[in-house]
Amino acid sequence: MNTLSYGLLSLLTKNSRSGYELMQHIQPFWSAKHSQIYPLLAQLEQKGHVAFVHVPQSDKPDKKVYSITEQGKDALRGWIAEPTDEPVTRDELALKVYCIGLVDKEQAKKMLAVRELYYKKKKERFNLLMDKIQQGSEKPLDQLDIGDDAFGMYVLVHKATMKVDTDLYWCEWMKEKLK
Amino acid sequence: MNTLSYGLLSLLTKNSRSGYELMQHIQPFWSAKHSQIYPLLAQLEQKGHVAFVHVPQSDKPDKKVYSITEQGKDALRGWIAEPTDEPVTRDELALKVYCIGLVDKEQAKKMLAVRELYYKKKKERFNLLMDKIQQGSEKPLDQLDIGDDAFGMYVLVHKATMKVDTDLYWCEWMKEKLK
DNA sequence: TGTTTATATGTCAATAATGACATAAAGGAG
DNA sequence: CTCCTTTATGTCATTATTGACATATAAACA
Repeated sequence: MNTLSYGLLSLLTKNSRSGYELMQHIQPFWSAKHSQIYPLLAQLEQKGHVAFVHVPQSDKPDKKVYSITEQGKDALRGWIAEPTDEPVTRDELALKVYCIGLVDKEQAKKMLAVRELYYKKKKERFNLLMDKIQQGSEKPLDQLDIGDDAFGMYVLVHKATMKVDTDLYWCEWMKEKLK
Repeated sequence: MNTLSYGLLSLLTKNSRSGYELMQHIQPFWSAKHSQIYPLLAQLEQKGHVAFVHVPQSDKPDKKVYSITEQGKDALRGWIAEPTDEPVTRDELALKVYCIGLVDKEQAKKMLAVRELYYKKKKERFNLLMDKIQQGSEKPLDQLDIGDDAFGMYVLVHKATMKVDTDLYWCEWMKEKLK
């Protein structure tokens, strides 16, 4: 089983979700298209790690809502115990910045402005996410501990927020450099 | 041509390098194995974007040293002008942390300690890199501008250092949370 | 003298991931 | 009533990436 399969199981420990919802919610942690997720869900179902029910909807098309099974949770615990792969980042902008001297300052500024906007939107999404986590929690977020359901999500969104702030700080610093 | 091909061309704008060296030096910005790089170099050579010479070595096996051609530089400029893909990060640890409540606090701490060590080693490598950039530059690094050869590398290593500091800060914060 | 490690280049099968194509239901805009 | 968007699920060809296999040189180490 690949990492994304375990990632889907991870999400399902908190909520039962459709493939479409899983695709949306896994994005901050692992980028994947629906064309990768649907076949994996079918595999997981065949192995007995998840089960699904058809859920009719009146306002939207019907969906298949998946839940994790006890067997799935066991698989998950086994995976967590294994050594963790190192993170992989691939950023086309970094490669472009490396040889930024090939183009003029104006083009460079424009390129970085586009990326800055991307980071700002990302930050906005994390802020909304954090609000949503707070709304679903009885405790104030900074009092959550490992036993609380929202703990994992909270600490990850906190990390993501810190990192995007760092990215934005770098963009500001770059604007000074390119002045 | 894929992004990695342009990445290889980007590196070659600064130095002529062998495939092996390219593999080592592109790691901080784009993770790739030699089995992906060698075929791409052969492609780039066929297209006339790079040229190579055989360089005999007495202390080590002989190597093929690639240089970017004018045609390759034109291709690069065209690529930089195109819209830039959004960055992709895939971090298995994030998926594990999401459902960290499945395992006990001790196992969670151990997992994060391994990652913290990884970040510390990474930071050390960036510090050494920054020293090396300074040694190769006449100006103090904070006075470099877009026209200087080392500018791109400098601003990228600066970014990477800031980000790994953020990661380490998060690790410290997590240790408090798991106390 | 044999073993391991780093350097160096390559191929190829398998896996991971994307992009294009396909279908369909429901809501909203015009 | 038609077009567009969002939700929803799926397949399939292509591309990207990895991991295994293969070979060779030279240094370091035992």
